[in-house]
Amino acid sequence: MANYIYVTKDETLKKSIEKYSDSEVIGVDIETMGKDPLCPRKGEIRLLQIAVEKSPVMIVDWTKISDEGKQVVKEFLERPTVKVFHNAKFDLKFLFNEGINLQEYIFDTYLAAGVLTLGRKNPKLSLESLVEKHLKIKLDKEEQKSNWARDPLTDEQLKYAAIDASVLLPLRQKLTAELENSDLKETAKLEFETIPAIVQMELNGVGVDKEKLALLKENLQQEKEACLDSLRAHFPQDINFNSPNQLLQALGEKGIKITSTKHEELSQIAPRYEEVSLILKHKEIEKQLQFAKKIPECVDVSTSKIYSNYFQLGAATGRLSCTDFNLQQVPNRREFRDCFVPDKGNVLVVADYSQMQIRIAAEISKDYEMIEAYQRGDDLHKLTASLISGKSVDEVTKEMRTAAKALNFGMLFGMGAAGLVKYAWSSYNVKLTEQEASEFIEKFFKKYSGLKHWQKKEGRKKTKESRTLGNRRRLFDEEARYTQLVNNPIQGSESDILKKVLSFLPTIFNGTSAKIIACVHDEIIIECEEAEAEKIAVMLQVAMEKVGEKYLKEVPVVAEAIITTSWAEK
DNA sequence: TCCGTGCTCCC
DNA sequence: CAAGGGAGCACGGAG
Repeated sequence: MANYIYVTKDETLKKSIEKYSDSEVIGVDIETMGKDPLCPRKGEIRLLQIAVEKSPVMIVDWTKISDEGKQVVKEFLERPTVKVFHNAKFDLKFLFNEGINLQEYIFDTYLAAGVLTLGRKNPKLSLESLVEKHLKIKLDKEEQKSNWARDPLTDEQLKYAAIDASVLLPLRQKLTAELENSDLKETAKLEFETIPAIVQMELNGVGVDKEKLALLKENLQQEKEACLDSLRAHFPQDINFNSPNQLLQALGEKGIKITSTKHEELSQIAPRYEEVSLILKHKEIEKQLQFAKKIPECVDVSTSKIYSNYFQLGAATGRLSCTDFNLQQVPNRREFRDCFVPDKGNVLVVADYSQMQIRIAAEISKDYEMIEAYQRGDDLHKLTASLISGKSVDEVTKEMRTAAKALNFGMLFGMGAAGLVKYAWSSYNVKLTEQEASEFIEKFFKKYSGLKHWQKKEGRKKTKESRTLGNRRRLFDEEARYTQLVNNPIQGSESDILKKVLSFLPTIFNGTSAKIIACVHDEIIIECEEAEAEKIAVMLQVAMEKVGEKYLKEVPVVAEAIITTSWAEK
């Protein structure tokens, strides 16, 4: 189907590549081999395929050409022509390890299709599915699993490699047209421009202090044993405390009737039953122990770093998700965060936005009171606390502020009174009656009536899609729920802003020691040389605020950056 | 071995 | 009227 030329010699490479140099758009793909062909630290490139219009695909055998030949390819790829990949992140990581650093002019068919289908249950974003859907071509992916280290490669392998690259250009055309139709070109562009930052982040990894972690695990294991000893006095039978079923039954036999063993429910009756307190303690330790065991398993022994995997469109709202290891769910306790550290001589710059979601809600809803409050530089949590208590801002206690915080965030999700009671208790240890919650909500919306009106207007829409400030679209399989319509523009806009910041960082930090190492929704973590930290902290904070203000016209944006020797703030 | 359920960690 | 978005563990039943 697709013609190709198989290049194994420098001379052929130089001659052939000239013919491809007029093209303004090229399709690029690689095949990898080695210990772990999917991991850029353990695998290596075997083939690099380049596809252009109306010419055979050029297949470069990376193991056969010299460093000089690779230099020719590097110069060719680093020219300002559009490079079309499918899941560019993968290829860019391998290419970066070969000294080829592609930062611009990237089109990713995987992300483009993802942007078009964001929110859908089964988006089917594999090259195979996309090619079948958009080009009506059936790809045979059998060779993908073949041995790419063999020599010589078979004709089938070369043909497979050629076809994979050859479909990229026509696929891009179809996807571009769809992006245009759906008014999603800007969103797709943002996604493409975010790739280099994600590539850097994944390649850099996050340092882990294994000794500290081992100590933490040791302590937790001892605590668990002690806890189990106490529990056995209450439960002589052989019971697995990790089994909700067994737990429910054992408690039932003691006359403790509950419908679920979740923390929320157990904590209600814990003051009355010592065994319930112990079960809660056990749950807490067990959860932490899970992390303390899991983290070291994910650390690369040769570098003492964790290399996580980020999905740019992991969440329906546009947020990143993170796996293997999921850095976005590390317990927010000093003992754990202290285990994430920079290399010797380096420090971390940890930056996050201040109350970004509420600011976005204020901007989108045009709520007068909120906008005014932020423009004055007020503490919105305190302000809300004063509002619901009827006291002046100066009289607001820490506890009142915490309760107001729950209210402020809860209202962004479109919570009702019952929801707020649960949320305030489980997240902030604030005990409310449903009556109190109702009154708070009423007072809240009386004050912030602009937000209320926006929520009613937005949430009542009978629609299957929702857009963000960056015009990102989220699709719903069914008609969207009120709470989703109220929340998606806020969470989604926040992710637009974060991605915009990420997209600038490789350029901004070019020539400095700064390395992006992690990103947790409204937080960016940079590792850099200690001597540069002050400068980099300012650069990052300014970038975050500047970008934020491009999206938020009326509400000021505040970002904070601190310099620290571990993820736990000092 | 796979997968749904229940639960808990994060923002 | 209205709890948003994730990942991942252990369990326990199905295959």
